[in-house]
Amino acid sequence: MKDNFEIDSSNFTALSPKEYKELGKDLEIVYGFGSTPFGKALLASTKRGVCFLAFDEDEEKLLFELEKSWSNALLIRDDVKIEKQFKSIFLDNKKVDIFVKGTNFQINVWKALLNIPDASVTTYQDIANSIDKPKAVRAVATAIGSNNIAYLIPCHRVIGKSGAMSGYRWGIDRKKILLAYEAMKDIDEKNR
DNA sequence: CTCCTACTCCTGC
DNA sequence: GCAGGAGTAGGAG
Repeated sequence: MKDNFEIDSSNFTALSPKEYKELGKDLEIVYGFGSTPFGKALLASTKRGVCFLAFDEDEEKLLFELEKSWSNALLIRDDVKIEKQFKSIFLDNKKVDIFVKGTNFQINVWKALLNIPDASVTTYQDIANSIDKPKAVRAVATAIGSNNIAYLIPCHRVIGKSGAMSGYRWGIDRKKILLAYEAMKDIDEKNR
Protein backbone atom coordinates (compact mmCIF):
# COMPACT_ATOMS: atom_id res chain seq x y z
CA MET A 1 0.00 0.00 0.00
CA LYS A 2 1.25 3.40 -0.88
CA ASP A 3 1.73 5.93 1.85
CA ASN A 4 -0.69 8.72 1.93
CA PHE A 5 -1.31 11.12 4.72
CA GLU A 6 -5.07 11.20 4.58
CA ILE A 7 -7.26 9.70 7.21
CA ASP A 8 -11.00 9.30 7.00
CA SER A 9 -12.12 10.00 10.49
CA SER A 10 -10.29 13.25 10.97
CA ASN A 11 -8.51 15.99 9.10
CA PHE A 12 -4.89 15.12 9.49
CA THR A 13 -2.23 16.91 7.49
CA ALA A 14 1.44 16.14 7.71
CA LEU A 15 4.46 17.92 6.38
CA SER A 16 6.83 15.93 4.27
CA PRO A 17 10.22 15.23 5.78
CA LYS A 18 11.65 17.91 3.48
CA GLU A 19 9.32 20.59 4.77
CA TYR A 20 9.97 19.20 8.20
CA LYS A 21 13.63 20.08 7.95
CA GLU A 22 12.77 23.67 7.21
CA LEU A 23 10.96 23.86 10.52
CA GLY A 24 8.02 25.78 9.21
CA LYS A 25 9.83 28.24 6.99
CA ASP A 26 7.49 31.01 5.80
CA LEU A 27 4.66 29.45 7.74
CA GLU A 28 2.37 31.69 9.72
CA ILE A 29 1.52 30.31 13.10
CA VAL A 30 -1.03 31.89 15.38
CA TYR A 31 -0.67 31.02 19.03
CA GLY A 32 -2.07 31.89 22.40
CA PHE A 33 -2.48 30.71 25.96
CA GLY A 34 -5.63 29.45 27.54
CA SER A 35 -7.07 27.39 30.35
CA THR A 36 -8.22 23.85 29.90
CA PRO A 37 -9.74 21.37 32.34
CA PHE A 38 -6.17 20.06 32.64
CA GLY A 39 -4.35 23.26 33.39
CA LYS A 40 -2.80 26.06 31.43
CA ALA A 41 -1.95 25.30 27.83
CA LEU A 42 -0.41 26.76 24.73
CA LEU A 43 -2.23 26.24 21.47
CA ALA A 44 -0.80 27.13 18.09
CA SER A 45 -2.32 26.70 14.69
CA THR A 46 -1.73 27.40 11.05
CA LYS A 47 -4.22 27.81 8.25
CA ARG A 48 -3.93 24.09 7.70
CA GLY A 49 -4.71 23.10 11.26
CA VAL A 50 -3.49 22.91 14.82
CA CYS A 51 0.23 22.32 14.98
CA PHE A 52 1.04 22.52 18.68
CA LEU A 53 -0.78 21.95 21.94
CA ALA A 54 1.01 21.48 25.22
CA PHE A 55 0.23 21.76 28.91
CA ASP A 56 2.32 23.55 31.48
CA GLU A 57 1.81 26.19 34.11
CA ASP A 58 4.94 27.96 32.94
CA GLU A 59 4.14 30.13 29.90
CA GLU A 60 7.74 30.87 29.06
CA LYS A 61 8.58 27.22 28.97
CA LEU A 62 5.68 26.50 26.64
CA LEU A 63 6.67 29.29 24.33
CA PHE A 64 10.22 28.03 24.29
CA GLU A 65 9.00 24.58 23.26
CA LEU A 66 6.93 26.05 20.47
CA GLU A 67 9.81 28.12 19.16
CA LYS A 68 12.08 25.15 19.29
CA SER A 69 9.86 22.95 17.19
CA TRP A 70 8.94 25.62 14.67
CA SER A 71 12.01 27.81 14.76
CA ASN A 72 11.69 29.17 11.23
CA ALA A 73 8.01 29.97 11.36
CA LEU A 74 6.45 33.36 11.86
CA LEU A 75 4.78 33.33 15.25
CA ILE A 76 1.85 35.63 15.83
CA ARG A 77 0.18 35.95 19.19
CA ASP A 78 -3.60 36.24 19.13
CA ASP A 79 -5.21 35.19 22.37
CA VAL A 80 -8.72 36.01 21.22
CA LYS A 81 -8.58 33.78 18.19
CA ILE A 82 -6.91 30.98 20.11
CA GLU A 83 -9.43 31.25 22.93
CA LYS A 84 -12.14 30.38 20.44
CA GLN A 85 -10.24 27.32 19.36
CA PHE A 86 -9.73 26.23 22.94
CA LYS A 87 -13.43 26.50 23.43
CA SER A 88 -14.34 24.44 20.41
CA ILE A 89 -11.84 21.75 21.32
CA PHE A 90 -12.45 21.40 25.04
CA LEU A 91 -16.03 22.59 25.51
CA ASP A 92 -17.79 21.84 22.26
CA ASN A 93 -15.73 18.72 21.53
CA LYS A 94 -15.35 19.66 17.92
CA LYS A 95 -13.01 17.85 15.62
CA VAL A 96 -10.34 20.23 14.47
CA ASP A 97 -7.78 19.96 11.74
CA ILE A 98 -4.41 18.67 12.80
CA PHE A 99 -1.20 19.74 11.15
CA VAL A 100 2.00 18.01 12.14
CA LYS A 101 5.57 17.64 11.09
CA GLY A 102 7.36 14.36 11.43
CA THR A 103 8.96 11.39 9.77
CA ASN A 104 6.88 8.81 7.97
CA PHE A 105 7.17 6.46 10.86
CA GLN A 106 6.01 9.01 13.40
CA ILE A 107 3.10 9.99 11.23
CA ASN A 108 1.97 6.39 10.90
CA VAL A 109 2.07 6.02 14.64
CA TRP A 110 0.10 9.21 15.21
CA LYS A 111 -2.51 8.17 12.68
CA ALA A 112 -2.89 4.92 14.55
CA LEU A 113 -3.44 6.88 17.74
CA LEU A 114 -6.24 8.87 16.16
CA ASN A 115 -8.13 5.64 15.57
CA ILE A 116 -8.36 4.90 19.26
CA PRO A 117 -11.99 5.42 20.23
CA ASP A 118 -12.83 8.01 22.85
CA ALA A 119 -12.55 6.95 26.45
CA SER A 120 -10.71 3.74 25.71
CA VAL A 121 -7.09 2.80 26.09
CA THR A 122 -4.62 0.76 24.13
CA THR A 123 -1.09 -0.49 24.59
CA TYR A 124 2.19 0.30 22.90
CA GLN A 125 2.14 -3.25 21.61
CA ASP A 126 -1.25 -2.80 19.96
CA ILE A 127 -0.10 0.32 18.17
CA ALA A 128 3.01 -1.49 16.96
CA ASN A 129 0.81 -4.32 15.64
CA SER A 130 -1.57 -1.96 13.93
CA ILE A 131 1.18 -0.37 11.86
CA ASP A 132 2.41 -3.83 11.00
CA LYS A 133 5.65 -3.61 12.96
CA PRO A 134 4.96 -5.70 16.04
CA LYS A 135 8.58 -5.64 17.12
CA ALA A 136 9.02 -1.91 16.93
CA VAL A 137 7.40 -1.32 20.28
CA ARG A 138 10.13 0.89 21.63
CA ALA A 139 10.32 2.91 18.49
CA VAL A 140 6.57 3.37 18.70
CA ALA A 141 6.90 4.63 22.24
CA THR A 142 9.54 7.10 21.17
CA ALA A 143 7.38 8.35 18.34
CA ILE A 144 4.40 8.77 20.62
CA GLY A 145 6.54 10.62 23.09
CA SER A 146 7.74 13.10 20.52
CA ASN A 147 4.39 14.33 19.31
CA ASN A 148 3.69 18.02 19.70
CA ILE A 149 -0.04 17.96 20.01
CA ALA A 150 -1.34 16.86 23.36
CA TYR A 151 -4.96 15.77 23.66
CA LEU A 152 -5.78 16.03 19.95
CA ILE A 153 -3.35 13.21 19.31
CA PRO A 154 -4.54 10.97 22.12
CA CYS A 155 -1.18 9.80 23.33
CA HIS A 156 -2.59 9.67 26.85
CA ARG A 157 -4.69 6.67 25.83
CA VAL A 158 -1.63 4.48 25.41
CA ILE A 159 -0.48 2.55 28.44
CA GLY A 160 1.88 -0.31 29.14
CA LYS A 161 0.88 -3.85 28.28
CA SER A 162 0.61 -4.79 31.94
CA GLY A 163 -1.87 -1.97 32.41
CA ALA A 164 0.70 0.16 34.14
CA MET A 165 0.89 3.83 33.29
CA SER A 166 4.24 4.36 31.74
CA GLY A 167 5.46 7.74 30.78
CA TYR A 168 3.82 10.91 29.67
CA ARG A 169 5.53 13.95 28.32
CA TRP A 170 3.42 16.32 30.37
CA GLY A 171 3.50 14.20 33.53
CA ILE A 172 1.95 10.89 34.53
CA ASP A 173 -0.53 12.68 36.73
CA ARG A 174 -1.82 14.68 33.82
CA LYS A 175 -2.23 11.45 31.87
CA LYS A 176 -4.37 10.01 34.65
CA ILE A 177 -6.47 13.14 34.82
CA LEU A 178 -7.02 13.10 31.07
CA LEU A 179 -8.18 9.50 31.15
CA ALA A 180 -10.42 10.07 34.15
CA TYR A 181 -11.93 13.09 32.45
CA GLU A 182 -12.67 11.13 29.30
CA ALA A 183 -14.24 8.31 31.25
CA MET A 184 -16.49 10.81 33.00
CA LYS A 185 -17.44 12.50 29.79
CA ASP A 186 -18.30 9.13 28.31
CA ILE A 187 -20.66 8.25 31.16
CA ASP A 188 -22.14 11.70 30.86
CA GLU A 189 -22.92 11.21 27.20
CA LYS A 190 -24.50 7.82 27.75
CA ASN A 191 -26.84 9.28 30.34
CA ARG A 192 -28.09 11.90 28.00
C1' DC B 1 28.51 5.09 14.00
C1' DT B 2 27.00 5.68 18.78
C1' DC B 3 23.75 6.67 22.14
C1' DC B 4 19.03 7.29 23.40
C1' DT B 5 14.07 5.82 24.32
C1' DA B 6 6.79 7.24 27.25
C1' DC B 7 8.59 -1.15 25.97
C1' DT B 8 8.56 -5.89 27.19
C1' DC B 9 10.21 -10.20 28.65
C1' DC B 10 13.02 -13.00 31.66
C1' DT B 11 15.71 -13.87 35.60
C1' DG B 12 17.12 -13.75 40.38
C1' DC B 13 16.44 -12.10 44.64
C1' DG C 1 7.16 -7.58 44.32
C1' DC C 2 11.19 -5.08 42.56
C1' DA C 3 15.89 -4.53 40.08
C1' DG C 4 18.68 -5.43 36.39
C1' DG C 5 19.82 -7.08 31.81
C1' DA C 6 18.97 -8.09 26.96
C1' DG C 7 16.44 -7.75 22.66
C1' DT C 8 14.64 -4.61 19.72
C1' DA C 9 13.65 -0.74 15.83
C1' DG C 10 13.85 3.80 14.78
C1' DG C 11 15.44 8.73 15.63
C1' DA C 12 19.01 12.36 16.52
C1' DG C 13 23.60 14.09 16.10
